[in-house]
Parts: sequence; C-alpha cells; structure tokens
Amino acid sequence: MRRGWTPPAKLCNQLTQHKNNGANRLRATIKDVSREAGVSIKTVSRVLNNERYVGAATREKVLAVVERLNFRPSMAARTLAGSRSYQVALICDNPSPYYVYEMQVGIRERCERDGVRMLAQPYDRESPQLERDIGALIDTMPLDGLILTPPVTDYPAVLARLAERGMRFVRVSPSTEPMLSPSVHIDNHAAAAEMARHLIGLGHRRIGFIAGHPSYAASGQRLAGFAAALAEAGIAVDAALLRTGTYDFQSGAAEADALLSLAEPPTAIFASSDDMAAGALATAHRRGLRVPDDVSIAGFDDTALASVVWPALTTIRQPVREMASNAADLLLSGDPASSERRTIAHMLVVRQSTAAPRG
Amino acid sequence: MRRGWTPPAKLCNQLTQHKNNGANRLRATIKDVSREAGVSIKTVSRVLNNERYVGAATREKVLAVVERLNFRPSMAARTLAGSRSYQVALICDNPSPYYVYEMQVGIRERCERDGVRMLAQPYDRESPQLERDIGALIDTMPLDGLILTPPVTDYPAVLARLAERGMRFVRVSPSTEPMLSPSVHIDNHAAAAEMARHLIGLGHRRIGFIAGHPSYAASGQRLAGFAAALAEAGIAVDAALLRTGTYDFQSGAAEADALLSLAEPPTAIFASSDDMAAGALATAHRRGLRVPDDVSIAGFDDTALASVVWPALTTIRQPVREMASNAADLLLSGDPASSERRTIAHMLVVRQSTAAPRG
DNA sequence: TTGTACGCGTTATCAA
DNA sequence: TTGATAACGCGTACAA
Repeated sequence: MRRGWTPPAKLCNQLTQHKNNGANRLRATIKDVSREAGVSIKTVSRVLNNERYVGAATREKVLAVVERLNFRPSMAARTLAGSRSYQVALICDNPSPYYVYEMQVGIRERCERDGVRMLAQPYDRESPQLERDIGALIDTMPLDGLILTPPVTDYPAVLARLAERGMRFVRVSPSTEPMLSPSVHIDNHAAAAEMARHLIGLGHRRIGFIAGHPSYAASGQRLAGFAAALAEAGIAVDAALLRTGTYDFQSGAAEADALLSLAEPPTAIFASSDDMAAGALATAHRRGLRVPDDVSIAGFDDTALASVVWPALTTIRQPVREMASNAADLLLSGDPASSERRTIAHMLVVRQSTAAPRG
Repeated sequence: MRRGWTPPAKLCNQLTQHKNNGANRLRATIKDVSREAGVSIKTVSRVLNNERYVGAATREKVLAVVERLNFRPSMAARTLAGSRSYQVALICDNPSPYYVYEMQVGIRERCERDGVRMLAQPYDRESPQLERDIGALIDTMPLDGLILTPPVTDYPAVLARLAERGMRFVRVSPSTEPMLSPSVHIDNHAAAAEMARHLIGLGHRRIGFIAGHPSYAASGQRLAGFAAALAEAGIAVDAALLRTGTYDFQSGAAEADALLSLAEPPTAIFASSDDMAAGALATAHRRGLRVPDDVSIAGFDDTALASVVWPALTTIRQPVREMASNAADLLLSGDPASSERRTIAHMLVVRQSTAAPRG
C-alpha cells in the first residue's frame, strides 16, 4: 500500500522456481565449512569468534568458504554450548508508544554491530506476575543482558532476582540504588537549572516548585538545580513556593492548587515530573487560568509522554534514543562488574501553544 | 520516578542475602526432573509437550516435580534438538511509533498463551540489505514464523526468500499475491462505503475521490465501495471527480489540486491513503481553504499515522492491535499450508477540528 | 598455531 | 504407555 516499486506479475511462479532450485539444500554447518576449507572445526570456530592464534592464511581461507557457503552459525547451538544467547531483552512498560519505539530503535542501532538481537515484550507494571515473568525469561535463555526502564528500574523484587541469577542489566534513569548496576541518565541538576533559567528569562520572578518524592535522589538534584538558577539570577528562594509531591498526577494537582491559593501566587510552576506537571495543568484549567498567559507550567518529561499528550507544557526531555544506545553499549561492551553511569545531554522543549490536557 | 511503592532502605543488603541463599544453585534440567519423579527423561519431555500416551498419574507426578523444582526448559536445547525456536519475529518498518507499539502489544497478547517470545527489530525499508538481513535472521534461528507489515508485505525478494526457506509467515494488509500466505486485512469495500456514507451524511453531494495505484487490489476495492455508497444515496458518479494517485503525498496534493481547480469543485475529498489525504490537506491549505469548513478531507489511515499527525482528517482506521493478534494467531495455531485471510472490522474516526498538518 | 574429544539440554527414533 | 540412545551444532579443555 506504500510507495514505490511495481508489483510483479508472476511472483508465485518465481517462488516455485526458487523452491525447486535451492530450497531443500540444508543450512551449512561448521562441519561443512571445516571440510571445505580443509581445517578442523575448532579452527573455524576460532575464526568466527575472532580468537587469537589463527594464521592469517588460514583465516582468509576459512572466511572465503564461510562466504561461499553463506554459512551462519546456529544461535541455538552457540547458546547451548556456550554461555550467551546473542539476545538482549528490553523490559519496558511505558505508557508512551513514542518512548518505547525510540528505546527500541536506539538499542537496535547499537546491537546491530555485535550481531545481537532484541527481545521486546511489553510488560504490565501492575502485574504481580512481573517478577515471575522476568524470572521465566532469564531462566529460559541465557540472555546477554537486560535493559530496564522506569518504573521497573526500581522494583526491588525484580532487581533482586536479576542479581541473584547473576544477570547483567543496565537501568535507564533509575531512581534508586545508583551503584547497583550500570545506568544511563540525564544530569538532573543541570536540566532543572536550565529550565529555571528559561522561566526566569520569560520574566518570571515568583516560580512555584513542586518537588518529587524525597526518597528519590533525582528529587533533590532537581530542586538543587532549580535553586541554583534562582541564586544566579539573584532571586531569593521563597519557602512558601516550595512544595513536595509524590511524582503522580494527584499530588501535582494538589500542590499546584496550594500554590495558586497563596495570597501572592506564583506566575509559573515548575513540576518535577510530567505527571505532576499534568496535574498542575489540570488545576490551572479548573481554576479558569489560561496557560501560559496567566501561569506558565513546566516540568520534567520523565516518560516522554508529556510532549505528546500535553502540548502546553514546556519540558525537559531525555533523548530516549540516545539513552537506549548507551544502555545497549554498556551491556555489550562495558565492564561486567562496573556500575558505570553515563550522563546524557538533556533537551529543553519549549511549547508556545495553549491547550487543555487531552488525557 | 513513577507511582507507588516506597523505595526500600537497604536493597543492596537484600540482594546480598539472596545471593548467598539460592544463587549458585544451577537451573534444574529435565534430567533432574526425571530423577526426582522417578521416570525417564523422555516421559518428562512428553508431559512438557503435551504428547499423548502419558498416564494421568505419571503426568501429575511429573508436573508436581516441575513445579517444585521451578523447572523451565532451555530454549536453546529445544531449538537445537527440535525444529522450532518458540520465537516469532515482527518485520515492521512503519513511520508511526503508535502503529509499531500496537502491533507488538497485539502480537504479544497472543504469543503469551503459547510461551512464545517476540523478536522485534526495526527495519529500514529503504535498505538494499533488507532481504539479506531477513535471510540472516531466519538462517540463524528456526523461527516459528514471521509477521510482515506493509510495505515489506509486498517485497517480492523478501517473500521469495521466505518461501524458499519454507518459513511460515503472515502478512498484515498485503497488497499483492493474496494467496501467497495467511493474511489479515480490513474489508476495503465496506470501509470505503462507510466513509462515503459519512460524507454524504454531512450533506456532501460532490465528493472527489483520489484512487490508489491501479496495480493494488485494495485500490479497486476502495473505489468500488465508494461508488456503491454513492449509488445507495442516488448520487451519480461524476467521472470528473475521479482521480488516480499513487498512494504518496505528492500525488495526493496534485490530484487534490486538479479537483479543486474544476469549474465546479467538490465539497469533499476522499483519498485512498493517509499520505494522499495529507497531500490533499496541504493543497487545501495552500489554496486558502479552511478544513473542514470549505472542504472536507477524508481518507484511509494506512499507517495509523494520520490521526496523530493530521488531526483534521476524518479517517478509516485499521484496528492495529486486533490485526496483530490475529496475525500471531494464524502463525501459531493456523494450518501451515493454508492461505487463510482474516477480515478485521474497521474503525471510522471522525475528526471535527481544523488544523494544519504538522508534518 | 592447530586439532581431538566431550558435553550442553533437549527432541526424535525405535525398541520394549 | 514407557525408556534407552542417538542426534542437534557449536564451544571448551586439553593435547599435539
């Protein structure tokens, strides 16, 4: 139904031909290659895995035969004999298709180089089975690694299970236990500061801040960045404008209501997550305020959802694809024992429009 | 960073504990199960695969041990010894994250029942390597089947290769060779008729129609459905209002321009694809027409993209998740040799808003 | 630098 | 209805 090429008149005939020609010829195996090349099976294996101690001439010879026979090693056999499966899994339950897609593309970009495939299964974060399902996944197949995205990054039962099995995993934007595994994240302090500077640049002086749950490290970092930007601009931090939420819509709505009920309400609200920003947006609309004319609302787009669903928000977004590529890279090339953290540049997304939340 | 649970104080400690307890105990194998249950390996295998000729008592006994040992068969070993991999692959290169996501969710819903996993790798439709990549994919692993989405559904080189290897595959909305494989699609005739009725219901009597490329069966079906609805309403088909495009943006824009340049232009335009509808929309805006006040534009949402990117369009949409589930079902439970076609109910999505295309 | 022999954990074959 | 045994195709340890 899409662009381009002219559909062929007699594809079926072509297919039949193909079938008769080369069909029933079985896949080539290492054995075939070794016989054709006149070397041992092990030598072929060495060439395939880029091991040392292979003569240059031998290597050439083997590679030529591999090419000629169009040989591809059987993943099943490699997995059974060895200890890896050339597959990574993405554990991702995010409400945003955009996020999921970008994640997958990013992972794939990196995995392609190593001939590694990606198992992608949507997961239900609410499911009490989640831990069990993931257990089944890793028991069934010695995955090369897992990539976790929020909120599964912070499910202790899942993390415990992975650690218990000795599975390698990388977390994207984890909120807890930063040293537990390699991870990828943005610089929350810098991002929050930039967002604050943006609001200050718009002329705002009284900016309400809704912090996230205190138990998350990110919450403090974002608050600190915000405060630093205010300090730069010579604006005193007004404790009355500082509220603490719990990262969800409800708390965002409630805290925004508290802020807007002040005798001297803020002209802008900076929420520490997209859900809370959406809550603030809803509150503003409920109170008959126009956004951003009467009050500016900004926030962190933790799920990459805000920019799609709530176009009115100015957000700090995490470049999802880049995070994904880095996560895959940590999995495939990083030191297994490390807990390296990669910091990704954030993106400030400025929206002009005024719109009610669709969600 | 998301909802719910309180982060644990000492996760790391928990992990260490777990590690000491049950970590180094290796996975249970069939051998273990057979020993514990006091039966042969083969009998365990029979139970696992629901084969006949297993005594009820034996089955119970084995299942109990399987449960107790938390045994999970090794996919690698099954694949190596048997002829399937318990994995299906989704060959999907669609510009719409929404489409990809829904596709994956639908496939997963069905595969879960059979304990089958989904390999999802974004593909580049433009790549000359595509055929080779897919060849490598199926050579490396005896997949249980592939699910193809447009436009790969109609790439003869890819189809030939799959048929040559005897791979099972199901196509979603294929445009050519309907008998080549099982497939899932909507009833184009009925969908086009319903869309036409909608436009007629809005009061339109002069409706321009931009058909798709004549070489696609769907093009004719959509035109026929459109014509049938006109006939129902007693409206004569005006040949001057019938144009033929090539399913792309350019042709949609050009044909819409031709239609709107008529001495007596149509009050509505029905495009046979989302890209062409978008082209028509662009043309309307370029000519200073308001949509849908001056001219209504409607079309088929082939890629499930139109509704997101071009909110002004009224579209016929294919329920992607449902198609995906059916495709997976055909793969997993259908007759291997059949070319069964499943018809999925379409959805008429009516938009009221007026907006310029963002794309 | 290369080769031999064994084992990985299942399914498949055939006999009991 | 069950069980013994041979593949399956590759990695690994060790020998040459």
